[in-house]
Amino acid sequence: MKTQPDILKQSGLSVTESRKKILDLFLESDGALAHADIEKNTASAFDRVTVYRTLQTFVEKGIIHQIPTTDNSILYALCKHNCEQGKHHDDHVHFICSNCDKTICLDEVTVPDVKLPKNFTKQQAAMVVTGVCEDCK
Amino acid sequence: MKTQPDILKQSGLSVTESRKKILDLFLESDGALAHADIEKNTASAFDRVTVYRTLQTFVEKGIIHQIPTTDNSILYALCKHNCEQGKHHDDHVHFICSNCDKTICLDEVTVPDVKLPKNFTKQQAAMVVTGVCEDCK
DNA sequence: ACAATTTTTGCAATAATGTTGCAATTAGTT
DNA sequence: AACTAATTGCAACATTATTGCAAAAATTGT
Repeated sequence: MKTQPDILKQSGLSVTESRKKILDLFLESDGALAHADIEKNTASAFDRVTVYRTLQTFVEKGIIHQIPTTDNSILYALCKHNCEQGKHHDDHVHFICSNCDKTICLDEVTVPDVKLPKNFTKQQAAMVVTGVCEDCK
Repeated sequence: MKTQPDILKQSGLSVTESRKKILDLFLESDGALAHADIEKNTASAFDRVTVYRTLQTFVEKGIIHQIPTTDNSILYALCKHNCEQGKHHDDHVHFICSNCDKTICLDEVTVPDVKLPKNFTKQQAAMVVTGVCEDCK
C-alpha cells in the first residue's frame, strides 16, 4: 500500500507535516473536499496560507484534481488513476448528492463523448451529475 | 421581440433600472458572464449588493442559469429555452475557449446520457468542455 | 393621478476568502 | 554536522460575499 510519503516523493515533493496531514484527509475521505473542509479539519495545526499553497502544489503535481462547482468554491479530489504533472486524466464523472451534499468521484463512469459543432476543438470535458447517492437512497 | 420589461414581468418581477440594465448585458453578450464582468460594465451605476441580489433573483426565476467553473467564480448565462422558476432545462453543453476565455452555451448540443452505478439517481447533469472555439480556430 | 402597500435599493458594517513578501524554520543533500 | 534549497508562518493587504435596516422606487387599488 502506498503511504503518504511515497506519494509525495513520487511527485518530487518534500515530505512535510502539513502535506502528510492534508494528503491523509483525502485518503480517508470517500468524497471530494473543499478548501474550507480542510481548514476545519486541520484546525490550528497550520496556517491558512499553507493550505492554499499545499492544494495548489498538489494540483500542479497531479495528486489531486479540481471539480467545478456553482457555489464559488472549488472541490478537490484525489486522482486515482495515472495523472502526471500537468497531464490529468480526470475523465470520470463527478456526482454531487443533493441530500448529503457529498461529492463522489465515479471512477468507473467515463465522461461520454460529445459531438461539437463545426470548428470547435475539444481539449477537456468535465461532467457533474446531481442526484441522490447510494447511501441516501 | 421580447423586451427586458416583458421578460421581467413574465417572471413576476418589478421592472427596475438595475434589472433592465443587467438583463441587457446578458442579451447583448454572446457568452456567459461572471459577477465581476457585470460589476465592471455597470460601473458605479448601482451597488455591488444589488448585482448580487439581482443575479440571485434571476437564477431563482429561471431567467439565467449558473455554469460551474474551477476558478472560484460562477458564470451566468441566459436560459434560452423554456426554463421556469425552480425548473431549469439547462441540458446543453457549455464550452470554454482556452484561447479567448469566452464561455459559450452550445444550445444545440445536449448533455449525453450517462449510466450511473446502481443505487445512484440522477436529477441534473452539467457538462463543461474546454477547447478552442470557432472564432479562435 | 394619488395614496397605500409592497418591493427593491443603497449604505454601512462585518465576514469570509484569497494573495504577497519576507524572515524563520524545516527538509533534503553532501 | 554543516550547507543549501524548499517550505512555512506571520503580517499586511486585497478581493469577494453577506446581513440588517432605513430610504427610495415600483406596483396596486381607488
